[in-house]
Amino acid sequence: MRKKPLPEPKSKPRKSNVLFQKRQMQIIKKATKLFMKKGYVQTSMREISKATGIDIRNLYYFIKSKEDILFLVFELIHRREEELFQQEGLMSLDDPLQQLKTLIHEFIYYSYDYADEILLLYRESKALSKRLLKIILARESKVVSHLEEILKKGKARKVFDFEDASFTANMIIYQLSLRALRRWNMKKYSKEKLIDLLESQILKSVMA
Amino acid sequence: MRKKPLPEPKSKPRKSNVLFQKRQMQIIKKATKLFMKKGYVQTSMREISKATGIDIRNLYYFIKSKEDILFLVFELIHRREEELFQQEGLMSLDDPLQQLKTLIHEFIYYSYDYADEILLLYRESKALSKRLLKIILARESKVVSHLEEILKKGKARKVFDFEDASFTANMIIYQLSLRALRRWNMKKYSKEKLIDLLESQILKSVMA
Amino acid sequence: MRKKPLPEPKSKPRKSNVLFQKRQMQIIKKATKLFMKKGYVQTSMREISKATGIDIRNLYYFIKSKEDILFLVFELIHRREEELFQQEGLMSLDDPLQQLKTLIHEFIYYSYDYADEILLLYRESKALSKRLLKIILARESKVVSHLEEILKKGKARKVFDFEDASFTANMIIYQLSLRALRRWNMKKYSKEKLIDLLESQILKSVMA
Amino acid sequence: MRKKPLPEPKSKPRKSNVLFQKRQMQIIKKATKLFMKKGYVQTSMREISKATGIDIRNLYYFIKSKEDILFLVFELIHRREEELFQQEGLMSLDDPLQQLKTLIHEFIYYSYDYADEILLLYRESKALSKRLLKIILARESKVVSHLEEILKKGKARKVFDFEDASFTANMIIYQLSLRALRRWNMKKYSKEKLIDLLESQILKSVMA
DNA sequence: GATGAATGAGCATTCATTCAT
DNA sequence: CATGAATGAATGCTCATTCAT
Repeated sequence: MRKKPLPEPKSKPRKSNVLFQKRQMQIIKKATKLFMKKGYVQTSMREISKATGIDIRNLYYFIKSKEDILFLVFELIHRREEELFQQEGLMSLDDPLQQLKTLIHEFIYYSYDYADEILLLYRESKALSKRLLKIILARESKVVSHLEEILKKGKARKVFDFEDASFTANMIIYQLSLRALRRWNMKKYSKEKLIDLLESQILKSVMA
Repeated sequence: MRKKPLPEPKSKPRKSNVLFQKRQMQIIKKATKLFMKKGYVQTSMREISKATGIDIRNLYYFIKSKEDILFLVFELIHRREEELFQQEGLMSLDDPLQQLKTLIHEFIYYSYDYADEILLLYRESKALSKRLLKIILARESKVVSHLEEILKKGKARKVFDFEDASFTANMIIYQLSLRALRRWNMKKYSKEKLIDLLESQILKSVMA
Repeated sequence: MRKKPLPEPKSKPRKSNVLFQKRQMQIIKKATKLFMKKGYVQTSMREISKATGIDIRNLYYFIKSKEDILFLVFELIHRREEELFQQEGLMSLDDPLQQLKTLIHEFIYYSYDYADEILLLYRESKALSKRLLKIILARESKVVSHLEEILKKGKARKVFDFEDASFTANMIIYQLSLRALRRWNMKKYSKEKLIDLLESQILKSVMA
Repeated sequence: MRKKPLPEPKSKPRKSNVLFQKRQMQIIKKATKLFMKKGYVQTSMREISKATGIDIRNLYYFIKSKEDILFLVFELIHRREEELFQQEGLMSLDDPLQQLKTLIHEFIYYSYDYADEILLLYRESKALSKRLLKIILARESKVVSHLEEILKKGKARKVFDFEDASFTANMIIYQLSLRALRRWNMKKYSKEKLIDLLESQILKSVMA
């Protein structure tokens, strides 16, 4: 509730980084669950303290502020999304169709397993201060532009057909979040069915 | 021979009042703006009071609770969406392609005017109690099923081609909310351009 | 919640007394029930309004204030208690033992039927302003002193034996309220059994 | 070989703290006075805060809620009452008459010192939630049954005479609260006089 | 690292009552 | 009698965060 500007972060990375980061991850994980269930604002530091078993005052030893936790949650999501592009030499593949198919496949499974986190990203990012929000949006854009490149290459080779690469890349990422954002209407589909439906929809809208 | 005239309007004599509803709408509109900017939880009744110029205690004359305001915001969305289907004899058109095109057109313009409200629907609906959330989700489903019917008819006539009507209807409604949910990346497109892009994307994914 | 001194009661006994008093009684009755269930302070004028079906603003047509209602409730109790002494020529009986027995009998039945009101008297009288509380306590003392007289006469005639008439009268009235004030432990006794127990207890402590 | 020492005092490391309990008692005592004067509901936490000198937010360090304070007040009463039975080997006395006399004596003095608290018990207990009320009533019953045992023993030995032990025990406890519940009429008696009157009254109603 | 204590700011909602029409 | 609107004053409780030991 404090309305005063945050004081400059004190440097206290005393801990040997291993343990320190382990604790941080523990906090992030528990906080993610709480944020999902109750929303970021409604989750109190006291609850995070209770869930992690770390005393609320010592919590501030590992994180700078409550907002910091949310930021770290989002960072983790993007780190994982980046990994999708990096792994299995996806970006080094030559065939754009193969690339797109692989990417969609990977992404679709990811977006299924991390629906909670994705929803969080859409639902709670406005809780961030402008400075941190900017960073998050930049990361998000970076993910989109990876996909954009693939699309452009495919269009050049007449494999894909669409008007605007950026728009299409955005739309695809967005479509992949369908389940996270419309859960209540997607419950009736099995995992396999939903993935299948999504995949064909997306491909159809891109293919030449 | 009755002694007293029927005390009929016992429960809510206010609902019928034009002025009353005007005030309510005023509250809803201002609250929507505040909810957009600060989020539902962070917007205080005091702020809504200040923004509407209605004293906070008299605010409770027109709305039951803060949650009630959010609910009314959502109700408004669905009322508008229902109107889209009802107006201009859309549902009485025979040609499903024409129907879909008209609908998309209408809906796109609507989603432009009500982008704030749509974003709120996705972002803040979890702030509702279970009871009210249920009502909102039911309304949402009703809108989707209108579209579903059109799609089914088109498929039967071999104009459209897709696997699952419900999924496709959901996806279309969802796609039409793209701008509301990903504003930051959609700012670069003009209104006309974006409408054009959306329209062709959606049609492509549905056409036989 | 108003802390300012109550303005002098405006005189508005416009109504033909019959209807006016009928309405008042209606308010008192419903209020008694609500006060019992929720306590005086926690019962709001809005609730009394709802329970009586009289609009909250018109309520003030029939009663001066919320405190006034409580006062009227208490007044009614004492009016009934006074009736006990007056009826059946009790006070004109000569034999004090007969008098006491009759009185206890009457009172015991009364205190059984009006346990709610008696409890209210003990529980909520402190909510009254000093001025009104004084009136109520005076009424209560008057009831006690009726009994006191009977006791004194009986002692003079060596039928009763006790040290202090006032104390004994007080104690008897108090004992008769046992059930009202200790309901939770008295539930196990039937009406007849409890009345019987009470009667013999009281008599035993007074008889010579 | 355990890595960490048993984290035993996990739940409430404060309860054991002497200072903590001292603060709690301070709150209870001041609150009792306020509750007496203004009633439980009308006493605000802000007033308790002011009376104790403990900031209102820190007040919640020592008590869970306002209701908790009332509960603790009641708990204190029963703790004291239990002590009456335990102390001076009262329960180990053989002679029931001696036991009763001692008990009445002790109890009367106690009820003098704790008149405020006793009145609160009768007047405000309905402010408790069902859960807490149940606990309080159970404690009260326990106290009564101690007395009941003494009475039964005395009856078996033909020292006492009465119909129902439970009823009589209840009545005695109730009679001992006379002064607390009817203060306004008891003011005229000195402490010694009142104790004397009460003692003989109660004994008379129990003796064979 | 645990712990006791503090602090500035705020929250949604209710209250009894009055007034003018 | 009904009704729309106002008003002054609270209410219990929580928040994130810091500090000193």
